[in-house]
Amino acid sequence: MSIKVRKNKAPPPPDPCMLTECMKVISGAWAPNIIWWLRAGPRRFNELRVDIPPISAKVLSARLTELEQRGVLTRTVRPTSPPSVEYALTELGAELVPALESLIQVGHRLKARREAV
Amino acid sequence: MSIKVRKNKAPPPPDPCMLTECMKVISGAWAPNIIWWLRAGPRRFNELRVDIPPISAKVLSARLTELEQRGVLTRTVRPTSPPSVEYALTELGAELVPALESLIQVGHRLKARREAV
DNA sequence: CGGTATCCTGTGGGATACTG
DNA sequence: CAGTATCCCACAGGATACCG
Repeated sequence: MSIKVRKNKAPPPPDPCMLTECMKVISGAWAPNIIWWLRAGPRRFNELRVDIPPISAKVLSARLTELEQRGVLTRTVRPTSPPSVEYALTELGAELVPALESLIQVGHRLKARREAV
Repeated sequence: MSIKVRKNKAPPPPDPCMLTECMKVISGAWAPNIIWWLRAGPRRFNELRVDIPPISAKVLSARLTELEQRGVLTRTVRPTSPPSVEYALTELGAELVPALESLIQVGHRLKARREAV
């Protein structure tokens, strides 16, 4: 008798506001890129600057700081000369990578679909 | 002999700019929420307005239009009275849901970790 | 009901210059 | 090398009003 599958009241909302909260982790234009480029291992500040299209030092710095505070990555200063700073994903940060890969997969196909039309 | 795992040249960059491109699909503060609330089935405009915290009609409208153009969701006008418009995820759009779930999982744990400290 | 139009603000991000 | 400081802009998003 259930002709209407959709309940008018609401669809299962396991965690509405949490989503917004979680999305902040990869918010901004560059955060996902940073995570992406760190997925193969630690990178240094200027390496990331070169890796990632044209990201300004200011923004890269800001995003790295933010991601560090969120527990996505670690910052390690190595007392060499000249100074060297390595950024690496934490365990939890690394778990974001598969999700990003999924998004990329779908994104690719969405794009292909749009261009096919 | 490979003591250093990290290559100084670059980590595997399968698709650097594509990431940015793909992230646009879920960019903005609300796009993920919209996808999220549609994952259980079609919803109408005002239902989404109520579902999603305090999103303004303008922004909801803008995001829906954008997501429709990107092929993430469909818009269906039903000639009832009063008029009724249903939004639903496309097949590809639905594939974004698992990725969002992953992000939420990690986000939760990141948050728990921060609060534990 | 399902939007659009207008106005306004916050902030992410770019450019450039400078520092330890 | 690894940033910080300053200035400036574009645009996502909120509030309110109005429309078919």
